Amino acid sequence: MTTLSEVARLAGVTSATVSNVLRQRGKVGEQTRQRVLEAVAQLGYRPHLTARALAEGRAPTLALVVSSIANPFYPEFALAAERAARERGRFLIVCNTNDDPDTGRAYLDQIAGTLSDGVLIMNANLPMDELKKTERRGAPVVLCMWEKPDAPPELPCIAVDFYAAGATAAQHLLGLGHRHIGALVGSKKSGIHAERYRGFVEACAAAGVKHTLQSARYIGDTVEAGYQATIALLREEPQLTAIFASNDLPALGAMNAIADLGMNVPRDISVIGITDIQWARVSRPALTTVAVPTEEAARMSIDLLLALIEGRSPSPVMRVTATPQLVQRASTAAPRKRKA
Amino acid sequence: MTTLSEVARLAGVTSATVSNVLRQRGKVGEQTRQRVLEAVAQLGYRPHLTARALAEGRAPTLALVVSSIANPFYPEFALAAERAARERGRFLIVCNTNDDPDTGRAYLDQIAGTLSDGVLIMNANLPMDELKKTERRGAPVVLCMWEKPDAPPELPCIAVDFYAAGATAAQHLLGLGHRHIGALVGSKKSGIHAERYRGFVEACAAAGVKHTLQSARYIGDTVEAGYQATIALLREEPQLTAIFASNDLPALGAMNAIADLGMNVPRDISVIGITDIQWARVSRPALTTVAVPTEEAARMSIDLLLALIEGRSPSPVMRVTATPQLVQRASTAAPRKRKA
DNA sequence: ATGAAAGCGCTAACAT
DNA sequence: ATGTTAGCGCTTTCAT
Repeated sequence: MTTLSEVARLAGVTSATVSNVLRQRGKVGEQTRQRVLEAVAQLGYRPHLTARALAEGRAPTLALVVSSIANPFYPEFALAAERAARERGRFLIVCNTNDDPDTGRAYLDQIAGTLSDGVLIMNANLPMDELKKTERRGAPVVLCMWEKPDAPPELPCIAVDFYAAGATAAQHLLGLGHRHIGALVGSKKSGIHAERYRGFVEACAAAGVKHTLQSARYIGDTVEAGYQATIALLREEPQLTAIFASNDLPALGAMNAIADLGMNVPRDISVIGITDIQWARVSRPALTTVAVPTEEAARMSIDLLLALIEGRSPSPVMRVTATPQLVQRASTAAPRKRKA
Repeated sequence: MTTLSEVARLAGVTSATVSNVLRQRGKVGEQTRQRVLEAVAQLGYRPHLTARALAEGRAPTLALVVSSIANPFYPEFALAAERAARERGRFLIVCNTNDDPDTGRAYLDQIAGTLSDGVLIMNANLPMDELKKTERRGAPVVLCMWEKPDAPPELPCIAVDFYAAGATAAQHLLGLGHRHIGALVGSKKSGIHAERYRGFVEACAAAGVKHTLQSARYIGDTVEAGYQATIALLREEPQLTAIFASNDLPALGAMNAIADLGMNVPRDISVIGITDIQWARVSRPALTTVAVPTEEAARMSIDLLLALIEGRSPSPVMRVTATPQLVQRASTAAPRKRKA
């Protein structure tokens, strides 16, 4: 490992000068500058990022805490965040908690402020006070995907209007002529998908279509749960002509269930999801969904975190991404006339 | 930020003692130990990982260089590697190159040895000498998924017997009675999927079935490429009853193409892939594929890298994972009798 | 058993 | 324009 002083010695200057040359700071004579640059090249010198971080009092890394690998959306987001971080000159440490709060806590305790300058939180199933504690200790925290723009948390966040997403999904189905729509809510009643469902319900009501809780199922956010719930739902509510899922995964499960029931999507039943994960493009039929601006959310999260770190932003701020947009594919169509 | 010396002051000792207590090193009297522990708790002290890394001369992080986000296998592997790293007490920095060698080079130059103790390479499209250079500078490098167990590279690697994977896929199809099998090779002729194809071809030959290049297509490793190639292939070679794809993505594309051609998988055409990405379980029909031991490969990669870092292993070593195993799902079946 | 002190590789005043 | 010096927070001999 070549160090600064080795370069300095070779160039016949002191390490401070080398540092100045490398960081284009302070005044350095053109001649010495050249000599230093040569020495750097000759020795293949590369700054020791850890040492620099310690001296500067700031780390070159950011951390992203994600809850799980099971949902393919998280990796998609993680890679997007990594790219955004890199564009801002930072490295990204990925912290996968597998939905275990203890693991998340351990991560926060270990790296926030000691290895990473700040932390991105992606639905990590961590209690608010844990996060606020981290922030109080000096490491800014950003919630990457807050679901309620009208109820900001006490922490900086990037919000996505999921209420609108749910409403958009409902309007699409309603516009197609559906009047009996089942709902798959991929979380507990008070969980993070609640807003989406609320948007859906209220859009139905606004169109004069009453959606009853009977046609809704609170389930896990997985393909399998969507599958099972759909089987049960269609048995109990055979008049349904469409299914709204609060997320793409259960939507995909619904499509499989419908196929296995011997029916056709979208001819017999339409299906719509929310998010637009990569799978949505590949499924057959391709899934109609309301796309969340993933890239934008990742970029905004990184930018907000950096602003916080650099003291360019007050702490509890909320920034809202573009509104989720309908992506019409092949899983939705007008309901077909059914015999009563 | 509480520092060691603050804790020391509160406990009425020196920072060396605190350090000893925390790292269970050296001799410390039980009484002072207690006092130190109390001070640590009271102040909420957490070791500054960056400072520790500098002092110890070893970083708590490992880096993973991945080529792309487009293939969902990479994120799956990345999260698996992260988990394995964490189990070994290390943090994982993800470096996504988007398949750009320059980006990869930049990553290596910046963090190898200066922020991360070692580097994992996942098909990062980087030239060997670049990697060897990194290694020479003192940062161990491990190739996470080497395709040829019988031709070890000059770098430490975890090998997966993809030749066997190709052969297994072929044998499955052959066993079902297929005699006319098309092949989708998701890389250039000399690319990383070449071994898989070789395994496939030789297994066919061993069974007395000759597979000609006419029924093969070298394509990109994507769903779309698999789709297009399948359309073309089936038009030119209508006698085909099965399609072998060197990867799940093209296999999925093939299934979609066959469906769009008005045929049924597996009744009219069988499809098999390699890898067993998550999508394979969700597609309809569910994809029969030859599963690569992803978790194991990730774990072995991390372990090998750590062994290298700690000097517990000679440098050019190859470790081979368990052999890929057939996962039979619904996309393969016996060929149906066709009229000549 | 505990303390003093040097140093990891770098940055950033402050001198000269 | 360049050098000197004092850290950053921690670990680790080496004394005591």
